[in-house]
Amino acid sequence: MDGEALKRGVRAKAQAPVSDASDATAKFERIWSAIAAIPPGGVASYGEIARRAGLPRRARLVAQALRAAPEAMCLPWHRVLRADGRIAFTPGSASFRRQKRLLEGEGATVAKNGRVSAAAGGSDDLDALLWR
DNA sequence: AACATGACGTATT
DNA sequence: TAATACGCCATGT
Repeated sequence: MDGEALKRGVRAKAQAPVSDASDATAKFERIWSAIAAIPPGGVASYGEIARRAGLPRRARLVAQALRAAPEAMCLPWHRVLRADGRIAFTPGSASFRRQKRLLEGEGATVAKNGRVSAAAGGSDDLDALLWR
């Protein structure tokens, strides 16, 4: 291949959309995996999930992945909270109440203002600590 | 192509 | 602790 062809190739690559549909799906799958890894009774922030998925500073993408997640996947979406430890939904909304109920069902404590504490007692692993 | 939106995060006051 | 402002990133208009 001559230099011109090489240049064209590089340019074409640079102009090509970096994220086509399959790439987006790949990102979502990494995010979904990270969420699935949250142990019962534990919680994690959007930012943490993003980092764990290898996508630092993409907390908002995590939110999108959650919306797009099929119900059949049965992800522990309720264990994902905002960085301040509160439920991301509008307080009082149907989704908010659903999430609160799921968390309490796992032993987590949900304060009136929406602040969540992971279930006490759980495992002693250092890994688990990262999630609490 | 500019602008608005969102299940977000961090720094500042 | 709370309110505000600004940054960030993908999407939809």
